[in-house]
Amino acid sequence: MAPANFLRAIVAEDLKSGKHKTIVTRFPPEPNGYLHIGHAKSICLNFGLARDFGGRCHLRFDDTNPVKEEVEYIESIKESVHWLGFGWGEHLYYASDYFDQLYEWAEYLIRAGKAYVDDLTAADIRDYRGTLTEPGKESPYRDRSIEENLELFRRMRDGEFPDGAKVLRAKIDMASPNMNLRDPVMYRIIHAPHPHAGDKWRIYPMYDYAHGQSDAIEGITHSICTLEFEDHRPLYEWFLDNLPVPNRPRQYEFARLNLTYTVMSKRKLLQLVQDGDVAGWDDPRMPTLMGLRRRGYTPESIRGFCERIGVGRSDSWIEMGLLEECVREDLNERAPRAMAVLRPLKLVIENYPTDKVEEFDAANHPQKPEMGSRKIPFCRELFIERDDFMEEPVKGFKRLAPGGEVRLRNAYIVKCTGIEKDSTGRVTEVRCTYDHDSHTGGAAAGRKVKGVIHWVSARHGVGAEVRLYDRLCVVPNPSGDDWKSCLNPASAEVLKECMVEPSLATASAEERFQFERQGYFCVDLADSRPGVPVFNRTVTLRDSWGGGQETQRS
RNA sequence: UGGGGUGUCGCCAAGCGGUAAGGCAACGGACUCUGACUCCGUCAUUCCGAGGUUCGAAUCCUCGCACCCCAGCCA
Repeated sequence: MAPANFLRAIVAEDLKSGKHKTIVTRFPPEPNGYLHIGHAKSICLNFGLARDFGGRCHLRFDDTNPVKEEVEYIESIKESVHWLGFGWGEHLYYASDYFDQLYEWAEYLIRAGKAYVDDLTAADIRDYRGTLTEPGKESPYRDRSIEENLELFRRMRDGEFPDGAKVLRAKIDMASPNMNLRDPVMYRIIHAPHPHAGDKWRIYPMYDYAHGQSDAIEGITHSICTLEFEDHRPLYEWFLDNLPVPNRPRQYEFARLNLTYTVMSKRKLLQLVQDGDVAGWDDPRMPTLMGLRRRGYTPESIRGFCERIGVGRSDSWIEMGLLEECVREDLNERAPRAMAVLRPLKLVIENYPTDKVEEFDAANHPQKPEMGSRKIPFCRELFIERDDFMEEPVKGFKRLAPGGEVRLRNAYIVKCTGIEKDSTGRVTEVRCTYDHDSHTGGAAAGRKVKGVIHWVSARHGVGAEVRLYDRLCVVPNPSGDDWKSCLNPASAEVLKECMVEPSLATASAEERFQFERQGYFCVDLADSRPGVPVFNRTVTLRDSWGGGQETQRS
């Protein structure tokens, strides 16, 4: 059960006092983009509340603006919510399914003298609205007769006017200090088909008019949204007060999630997709749920993250490092270990028989014997990580260097006896001798050497592509018009010459592994093929050794 | 300058008049055939500031200050 927060307290109290016998929440995305980690916070909150308090949570598409919404988004949203681990059962709804009722209620308000058709242009409406410090002016069309309003509104509905020609407005108070109450627009004319409602409508309701009434229709008890809608609450309540709605939902607001080193607004994410800065909404660098999934994040780790960050009302920025820590924590428990060499450097064991091949057992998890083990072939020629060898080792380097010894993980201790270089001075091969009795379980197995490195048999290894992903942005809080200049040019590095242990050849899509000493990797959902696997780096392992050049992160 | 909010450790976050939880980060140390994991220890005499009430205040009152949101026919 999630930790306590003010919303859980409110729900608990409402149940205890008998205000509600059961609670109903809802997750109301607009299908104008893919869901991101910020939505996960809302999903976990709304579905979590329903689950923990024996209520239910609806999935409702807030589809009131057909020019921005698409069927593709509707489908991706459903998939993302399911993937995250939540279900809505029979409770899948669309605000557009309430358009008839909403229309009837609009006429109801007109008849009550509380709504009118306005002919002012968008620009005029803006001018008449006044400013933050000055009251607005009433529209010259504000006092049309009920009959005229009714007729005009029906003609709007029937498509007799072009886009923008007229709007239906609630008649509230043009002098209200709350801008939302200065005769808000309820309906606008849009001659466009709707992804769910089809071509039935020429007029579409605004969010403020549709949302609360949809909540009321569905019997929502706690309508939870983000802080920027706080000013809308008086309007939300005005509609409920003035319409014959069947239920009285209550709106509560919480602080939206902000994450460092990425961008979160749908507008920016859409721009990244459209401008080709990323490969799509599910690019592993995107903070979208589909992106995180492809990156290798587990639903469990994201849920855990949402529990850890809590729910409050103060603006906050969560460190990306916390999200990363959450996947590590989950994957450390469940990801089998494997050896993979990302930047191969050949290593030849001079005193090892040329044709000999041995197989060593390697535990799939050092702390979990129940996860079993696998055989790893070993021979005279291996590949080791280029970074694990230094001709002139820096202070503190525990890996291989001329004359030094190192343990080959799950195998022998080797001693470097020499190197070979090409004409440019680049090391092309490392020569070693091995200690025959030092293999795991051998007579000298207990001998201590300061370093342990991973390796893959040159004869048995399998070629693989590995994509190293890093943070999307290079600054914690990218903002302003030049936010794109904060994009990390090294957020994706593709390595095509990697060598992985044979057992990885047939790994299936979305299988996750820890490549020992490197990080957690996930078989790419779209591009991996049997025999030619493609791995995405989810997150690196923690590295308490700076290696000389420490990257500052938070 | 109108209205609505928020201010507790680097980042989150408990606390609701009885004398500052927890997580992440950081820093020491132990362990280690992953420089991983795990483990042990350190980490707010102080709660945006200043007054006041009280035996006692992060919690109540007053006055300030800072930051966020609102002038879409977006949500």
